[in-house]
Amino acid sequence: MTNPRTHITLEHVAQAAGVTPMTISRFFRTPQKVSQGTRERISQAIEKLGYVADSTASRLAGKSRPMLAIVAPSLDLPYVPEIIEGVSEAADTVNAALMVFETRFSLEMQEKRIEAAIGWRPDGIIFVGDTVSDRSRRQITASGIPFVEAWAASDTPVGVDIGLSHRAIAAQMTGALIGAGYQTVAFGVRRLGYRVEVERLDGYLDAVSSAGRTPLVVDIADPGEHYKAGAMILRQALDLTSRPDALFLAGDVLAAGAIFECHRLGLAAPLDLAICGFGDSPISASIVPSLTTVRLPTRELGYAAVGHCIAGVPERVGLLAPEPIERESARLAFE
Amino acid sequence: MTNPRTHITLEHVAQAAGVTPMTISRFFRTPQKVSQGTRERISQAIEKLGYVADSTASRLAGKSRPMLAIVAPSLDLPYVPEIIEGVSEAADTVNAALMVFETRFSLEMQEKRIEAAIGWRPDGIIFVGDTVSDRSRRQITASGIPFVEAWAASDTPVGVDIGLSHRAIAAQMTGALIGAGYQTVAFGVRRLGYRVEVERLDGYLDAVSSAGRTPLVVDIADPGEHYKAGAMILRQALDLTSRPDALFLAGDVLAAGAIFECHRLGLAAPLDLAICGFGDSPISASIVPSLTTVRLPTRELGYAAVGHCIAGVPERVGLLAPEPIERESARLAFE
DNA sequence: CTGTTAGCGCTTTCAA
DNA sequence: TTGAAAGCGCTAACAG
Repeated sequence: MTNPRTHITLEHVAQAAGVTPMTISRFFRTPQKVSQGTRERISQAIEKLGYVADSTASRLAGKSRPMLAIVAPSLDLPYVPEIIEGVSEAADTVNAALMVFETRFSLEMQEKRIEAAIGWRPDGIIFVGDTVSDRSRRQITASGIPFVEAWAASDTPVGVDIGLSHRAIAAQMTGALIGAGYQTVAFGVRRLGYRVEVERLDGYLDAVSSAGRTPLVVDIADPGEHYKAGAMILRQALDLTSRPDALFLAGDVLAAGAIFECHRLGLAAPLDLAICGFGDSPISASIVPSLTTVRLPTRELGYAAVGHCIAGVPERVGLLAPEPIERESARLAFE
Repeated sequence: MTNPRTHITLEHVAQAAGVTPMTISRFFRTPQKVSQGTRERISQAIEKLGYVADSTASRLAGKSRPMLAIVAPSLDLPYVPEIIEGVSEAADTVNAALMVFETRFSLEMQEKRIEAAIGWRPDGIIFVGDTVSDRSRRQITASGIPFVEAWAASDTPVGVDIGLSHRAIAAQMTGALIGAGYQTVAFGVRRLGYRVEVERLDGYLDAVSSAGRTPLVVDIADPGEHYKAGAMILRQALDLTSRPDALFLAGDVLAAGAIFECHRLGLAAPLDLAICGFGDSPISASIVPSLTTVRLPTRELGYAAVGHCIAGVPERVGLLAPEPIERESARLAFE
């Protein structure tokens, strides 16, 4: 609880303005039903006392101050803040507050965080995570809170699913690299234990096998920093028995790290090795050589998710389809 | 409000378990005071119904589920998610939930967001922003909620101030560049209208004038993407009448953008132009050439801030002093 | 070990 | 235009 001594409530404002608490409540809710004079006295009392209405009490009593919860693995990934930015932008249009719950890539934590989120009775839960446990599903259903999966498409969605098929996207990109003439396309992931990474890997495997090629995977479990992980993947890719002429990385920051490592080793992308990323992070357009990648509609996803939780969010026509972007680091060709 | 039809409360669980709501409350709060048998029945009822306790109601009634609010300009800055990560790490130790309010670099918004944050009655507000308005100050004081300024030190703090003097740090770094022998150190900022940028600029001006040099400032107001802004600053710096031999940028991502632009223009850092950043973002250690910069204790700041709001957060000995880091892109020398 | 009563700060409904 | 009564879902304090 907040400091009990200096805790201003409706009651205090009411006294200062010489009316009942009810009138103060009206002042906020339906000011036109409060007389001009009273309104002014109330307004002065509020400013003087520095009163701020208690949203939690309002909620309990029935008037819903909008609030959303977002459950995501960690802010230490380029796409999570991006999605949140989209959520926040949409939330602003209806003055919704935002809670953020991090799962830290653990399914156990994820279950706990979903439970915590439900406990705060948000108007919606926007979910950027892994498979939802049965226990969570029961709780979500029982709570009646809209639950939007906004990153990885689910086979068995709990609520609304506006997620992407990372598998299909990875397959498409792999195909585009093969189509561009690269003979040996290797794939690099940093497996954090989350489903999307596996999906991207599977997508790569799909495309490679359907092209009749041999898969070449560098799969590290390094929990460290992304750029360094990318460098590590690059070095391991160069050590593979059959040396690849293209390296497809499951993330743009990883790819940027790989490009930096190329500089360090005196290799030139794409001449010595083509490099392709995933996600179109801000760095990708600026790095030298600029990074071929696939743009994912992260912000749009976040924005759209809010519309499924709260009414009154202005619709926006945003492209929700992933968009391959050919830049300097690798060629791309589609059938 | 959440869906009224499927809205499970203590009452429902109590009925299902054949006890009073009070006993269910006890089950959560002080399970040892509930008999073994009852405990089991309750536990089953909870799981079966998917019941999750309402934290807002708990709070109102007196039992404080810990919750923190963080007010920051935007997640689209490298340091904000970093600070939040620190906050979140500390919050986890006491199971505190986190609300995030973005001000979008507007003082007007900032006032609104602070008010919104107070409305939710968090156990503390962690503030990463600009100057706090008088109105906000009144509200903060009246609310009795701990308010921690955790980024820019304030001359007139509202509550606890653990912020950094960006001015002093910028002055120190500028001095170190001059000390290393650079003749003409230019400064580049992307002014978003927030106080820290002005402070960093002032710090640069302090050091330059105390060294008897002429200041050379590139100050752009570009609202676009950070890497591109860095590139723009670099080009403008090269166009200055007296061409600098060192460029100090008010942020690492800007500096990285400047380095990329050097590559593009065929310039080599630090030979043609030394480049120095601010903040030690993850990219700085990996970019080629690696970036000389100053490390700011962002995560630690976030972590420490929580300790000022909630009791029971394990103390951590983290270095809270900024640390200049000399890498390849510029030499540094201190008196 | 379990229940009863009162009330957190606000809003709903009804009355004046 | 304003007020009084009741209650949101939960917990404190007391009783049994």
